[in-house]
Amino acid sequence: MSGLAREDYLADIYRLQCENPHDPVSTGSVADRRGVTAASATAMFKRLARDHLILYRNYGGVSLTPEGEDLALGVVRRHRLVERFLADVLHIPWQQVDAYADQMEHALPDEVVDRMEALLENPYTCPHGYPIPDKHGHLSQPDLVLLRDLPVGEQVRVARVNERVPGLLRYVEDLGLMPGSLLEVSARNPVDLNVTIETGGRTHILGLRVSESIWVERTGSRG
Amino acid sequence: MSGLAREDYLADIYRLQCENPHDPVSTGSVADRRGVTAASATAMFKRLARDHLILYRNYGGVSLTPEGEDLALGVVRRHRLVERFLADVLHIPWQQVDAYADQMEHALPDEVVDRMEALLENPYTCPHGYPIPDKHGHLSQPDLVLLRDLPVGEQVRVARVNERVPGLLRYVEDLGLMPGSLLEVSARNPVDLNVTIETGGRTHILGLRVSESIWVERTGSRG
DNA sequence: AAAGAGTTTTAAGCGTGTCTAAAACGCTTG
DNA sequence: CAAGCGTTTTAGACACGCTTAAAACTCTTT
Repeated sequence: MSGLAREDYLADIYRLQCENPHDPVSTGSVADRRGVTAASATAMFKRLARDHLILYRNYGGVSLTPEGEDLALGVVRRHRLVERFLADVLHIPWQQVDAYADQMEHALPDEVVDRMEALLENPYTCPHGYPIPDKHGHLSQPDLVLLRDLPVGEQVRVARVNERVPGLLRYVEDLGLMPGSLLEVSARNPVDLNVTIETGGRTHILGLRVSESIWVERTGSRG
Repeated sequence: MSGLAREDYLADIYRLQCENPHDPVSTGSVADRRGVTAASATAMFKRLARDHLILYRNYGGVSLTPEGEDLALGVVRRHRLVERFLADVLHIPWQQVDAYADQMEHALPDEVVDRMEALLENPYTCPHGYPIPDKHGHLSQPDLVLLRDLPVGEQVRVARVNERVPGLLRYVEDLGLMPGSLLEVSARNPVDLNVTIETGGRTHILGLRVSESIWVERTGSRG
């Protein structure tokens, strides 16, 4: 009845859709993300399509139906609220909260999630800066820019750090670049695509893998 | 690999064993508690026995092996800590925390449970008064007496309320008999087995179903 | 000791979720 | 355009966990 893994699939399809809004979501990408074989993903797609939660055409990838997206948003909401909770209330390091939230998100009664939200005073984002959908599935999408694309000389605030790049969270924490931190790009290297930033009185040189995994919010002030 | 329902069965076997330490635990009692058919319980017993978590003889009931008891105690620990957490931190009414904890207890990583325990400052009991096993499975068993068996005239403290008697928690709360409350038995009716108690300046008459579901702790003082 | 009642186990089946191995497909390349 | 490669789907299998219905067992009662 409940369908434990179904929601995981839906949430992962949702996230993949967000990362790449143009293409449909491929069987392989979902299988990779979930750590299962493509055959397993295909089997699940058939069940989800049968229940009208996704659109699925053979060899053609999948997309969420409105109903499926509702469910997916609910999972994402629980996931990100739990992350906030783990970080803010239980003081668990932000490198670990994603994995723990994955484990916990299905078992939480709605009332528990709602109470957590109230206790946290209705946070807008998870600890990594991703927005938390509200009860109705609405989420605010602020205007963010990839650090990779930021022009030199503008002071900005770190808004979001990709939580799924291995080792990045630890690195970002060491550099003092957690969401909320202020920084300014002082130089860009057009050959190797490194960017040089100033933050908290220190200078760092970031490679492309880092600068394309951090989103910033313009503050309107120049450094 | 993980085995979701297995732990539920083990914990229920453990609880039934505690309630009735002499007899082995019957198939039917486990099936009833879990809300499944006896056939399902039998099937699970075979799997648990195969994995050396219980001892099982056809038509002869089951008992936990040391290994199975370890696992069961871990589940009970998680369950009761989560109950405390839901009640004390999220302020969820104590009538509901048992059901919610049932739903949550399997999905919680050990570190999350440990942090909850620290946040709660290592509580001894769940909100209903049942002891919380420590990390190594040890639990303190204080000297408790059923209210049913308490002599007249002794002042005692409520220690434990059976959380699985329908409606009892609500009733006990209305009467002000939550764990920690002081009371004294002022009269016993030997015919209908009612007991009359004084608590918080009020008098109540409790039937057998209530008095055999509340444990008290002697305080050594007379009322 | 045989009968009957209640409990427990077996038997057969279903849905979920996973796997491996083989077949089908689709896209790029010679 | 055909070959080949990577992706996707099918086919067959398995473990878990549940069901119903029928058979087996145990225990009590006459």
